[in-house]
Parts: sequence; structure tokens; C-alpha cells
Amino acid sequence: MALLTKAPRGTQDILPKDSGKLQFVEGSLLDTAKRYGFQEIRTPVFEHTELFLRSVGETTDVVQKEMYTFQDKGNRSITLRPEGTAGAARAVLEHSLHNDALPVKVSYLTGCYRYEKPQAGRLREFHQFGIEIFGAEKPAADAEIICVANEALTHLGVKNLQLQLNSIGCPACRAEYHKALRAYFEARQEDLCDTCKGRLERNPMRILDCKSPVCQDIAKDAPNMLDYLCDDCKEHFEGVKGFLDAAGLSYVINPRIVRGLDYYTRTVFEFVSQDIGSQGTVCGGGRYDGLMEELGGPHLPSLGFGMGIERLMLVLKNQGAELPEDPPCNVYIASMGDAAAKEAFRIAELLREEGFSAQCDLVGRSLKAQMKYADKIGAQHTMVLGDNELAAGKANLKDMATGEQVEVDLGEGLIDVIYRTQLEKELANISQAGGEADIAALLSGIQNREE
RNA sequence: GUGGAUAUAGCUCAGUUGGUUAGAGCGCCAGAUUGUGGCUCUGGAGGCCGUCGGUUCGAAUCCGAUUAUCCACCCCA
Repeated sequence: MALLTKAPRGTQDILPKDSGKLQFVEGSLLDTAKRYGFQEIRTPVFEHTELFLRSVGETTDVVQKEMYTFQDKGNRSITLRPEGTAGAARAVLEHSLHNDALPVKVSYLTGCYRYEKPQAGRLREFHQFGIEIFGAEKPAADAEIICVANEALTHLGVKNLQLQLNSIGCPACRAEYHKALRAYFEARQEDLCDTCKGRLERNPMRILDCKSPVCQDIAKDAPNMLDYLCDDCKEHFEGVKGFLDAAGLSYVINPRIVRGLDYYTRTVFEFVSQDIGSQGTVCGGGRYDGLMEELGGPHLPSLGFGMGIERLMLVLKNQGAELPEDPPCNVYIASMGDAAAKEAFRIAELLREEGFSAQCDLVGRSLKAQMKYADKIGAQHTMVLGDNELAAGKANLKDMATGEQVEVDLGEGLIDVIYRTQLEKELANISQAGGEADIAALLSGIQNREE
């Protein structure tokens, strides 16, 4: 294994055997967002560094120690995006999308980059699915964001997720809270762990989140943010809960969730899994009412979430979720001899034009080896072409699962026979899975095809 | 950035107190009357034993460093 080099630390290759599942998941996520009225936005992988300094916050860990920042040849400071919200917000402002009908609802699916030490569910290049609503102040928007995340996850069959909800208030009431919190912890400063001693000055709310048993014990009786919310924030939070109740979503109020990105205000939430190790947050998000102004835009209360694709795939895998496999080869056409090889090539092309996946021999294998290969790639049907078939103009179409063969004409009618057998197979599969809606979809697809 | 574990074939792993050409299963390729896959049998390809250095007559094995992976802290998705 004297390879020149390997994939950089904290990155992953998606291999062909897995890409089908990933495509299915990604398609499902974007489709769910679409049903809620979100349209995809694509923004650059890299941005001017100041965008993230301003939005994510200069004192956050993400900015201070995790960004991929470099000078480009024009001496600009460039950063690979560590998260999705900032770029989307910048693009909305730059193109004045907020001058159209509000709210602006966008979705995205992109790679994000953070220089972290990799572990289970944490990579240096990872992918986020996210949605944002720009220009919506009411609690219904918070609830809708949470519902999109919930629906996206349940639609994929993810189980055992807990929705944790909190409000971290507006800058005004949070300042009050910080004061109270600092006073509480300062009285017990001696007993705190070393990292928390540092947090006391920078961000005392983080102490609430500390895993150290001593700090947890001290934090148990610390003041609660929810008791310090101003009247507006309190009313807003009650409103959000009211909408979630109306939608029948269950949630746990967790006053300890404190997001590590500075732009959050009021509602924050996480969907947490117990099934993927210590990095259990599959989806996290909240409201950021001050961000658009911070970026030089108008006052535009907004909110959104990010969902880690790799973590999501990990949950699905660990829960043994069944995702649709890659569509296998519909027909493999084996051949013997040069003339038959050309005929197989011709028929394969014909089938592909008709929308089937078809393959034929490319490496000059024996018939037996071609059959073996067809089996291995999961071909549903095979045809064997030799001198006899060419002479007769007919060949057998073999069903690889049952071994049954039907004679087909190599000229007229070939496509029809293959189409019919293929259709029967799909119908059988679907009725086994009990998907009646899918049968309806398939039947309507047939009608379109026939027209 | 801190800590723990690990590193032998494409994959999962053996490898004795240091001793000659480094093994298995699976996978891959080919064959078992020159026209048909799955089962079985036979053969074959494929390893600088993560990398570099040290100890030794001799290192996959012992020591050191380094890199990578996994797990946890931190942080986050």
C-alpha cells in the first residue's frame, strides 16, 4: 500500500455502493423543505472571512480555532464556510431578496469545513442540510422551522430523537441573566473545573452545559434563563410552545441548551439522538433576530436550522433503517462472438434510450463469466446472444430471480416485452412493500409513457 | 488543543518466549466436455506487517518518534 497519499484527515469518500442511499436521503430532505415552501439556494464554499467573524462571532470556538482561513493570491482573507446560515443571509441581502414578498424561505445542502479533531459523528469536511426563514417575527415561524426538521427526520424513518427546546432571550434580558449567573458562579468559583473558570468571564452560560460532575452539581441550582426572559421574549416562547402543541409535537424544555454561535436569540432547539455516540445532535437551530442588521441589512427577524448529513446517515445506519437500494441493472446482454457483441451493444443502447439501465460485456469474458458478472451486479434480466439468436432474430429474456425465460423478438416488440416484464416486477415489489400510493404513482407514470 | 486504545491482503482477523519463502476466511480472477448466474471443488493474483529510526547475528514481534484511525474531553451539525 505504497500510495502517494490518502484522503486528508477528517474527510470521507462516498463510494459507489453508498452514493445511492445518500442521494435518496438528500432528495428526501430537499423535497420535505419544498413541501413547506422552501426553495434551494446555493452560495459559494468560501466567503470573505469578515462574514463569519461578524455572524458566527469573533469569540466563538468555531471562529477562534476551527476555521479554514487563508490569504488568496489577491491578498484577500478567505474562509471555507464553517456553517450554512451566514452565506445564505449574505446572499439574501446582496440580492435584496427581502424586497420581495416576505418571508423569504430558502433551503440548502452543502459542505462545511471546520478544523476539528475528528471522532464519531465529527468530521473536518461535513455536510449540512439547512433551511432559513428571513423576515418572520411571529412564533408560528419558529414552530414551522421545528416542524420542517421533525418532518424531514420522521419522513426518513429516524426514530428515538428527542426535541429539546429553550429560549435564550433577546440581548436585553440575556444581559440581566448573565449578571445573575455570573454572581451565582463567582460565589463558587473555587470548585469549578479549569475550563469553566475561564468561561465565567467569556460566556457563563456555557458552564450550564459542562459535563464535569462537580460543575453539573454546582449548576443544578443556578438561575434559570427562562426566569429572566423579558415580557416580550416570554410571550414569544409561550407562543412557540403553543404552536408546537397544536401540531402535536412533543418536546423537552432544556434550559441548558446554549448554542455556540453568537447570532442566536430567543428560540433555540436541538434534535438529539442517543444512538450515535457522544456527538448526538443531529439537528440544531434557532432564531437570529439581530443577524441581518449585523451584516448591514435592515431589521429582519429570521431563523433556521442546520442538520448534519453524516450524523443523520449514522443514525439511520445504527437504527438499521431500510433505504432504497441503487436501481440495479434492468437487463444484462451477454454475447458470444464479434457479431453478437455488436448486436448486444446495439440493443443495450436501444434499451437505454427507452429509459432502462442496460449493460453488456466490455472486457471479453466467457459466457459463463458474463452470467456471473450479471448476477453480481444484480441484473434483473439477462439475454444471451450467439450465432443461433442472430440467425433466428430471437433470443430468451431470462428472469435472474426465478430462472424463467421468455422468447423475445430482437427486432420489433423487444422493448414492449421488456417493458411489460419490468413493470410486473415493480408492481410485485411495491405491493409486497404495501405502498399503494406508489402503485398509483407508477400507474400514472405508465399513462404518461403511453401518451 | 488534552487524554485513552489501535495499526498485518480489497474486507474481517490469526501470527508461539524475536528465527529461514507471512497465514486463514470472505471477496477478486481463471478452470471443472468451447451456449447460461447462485451451490461445490481446483488453481491463481494480491502484503516493504502504517512510516522513520534504534536494540539485535536476526524484528510483523522489543524500544523511541511520527502519521493515521477509533473513542472520550472540548466544541458543534
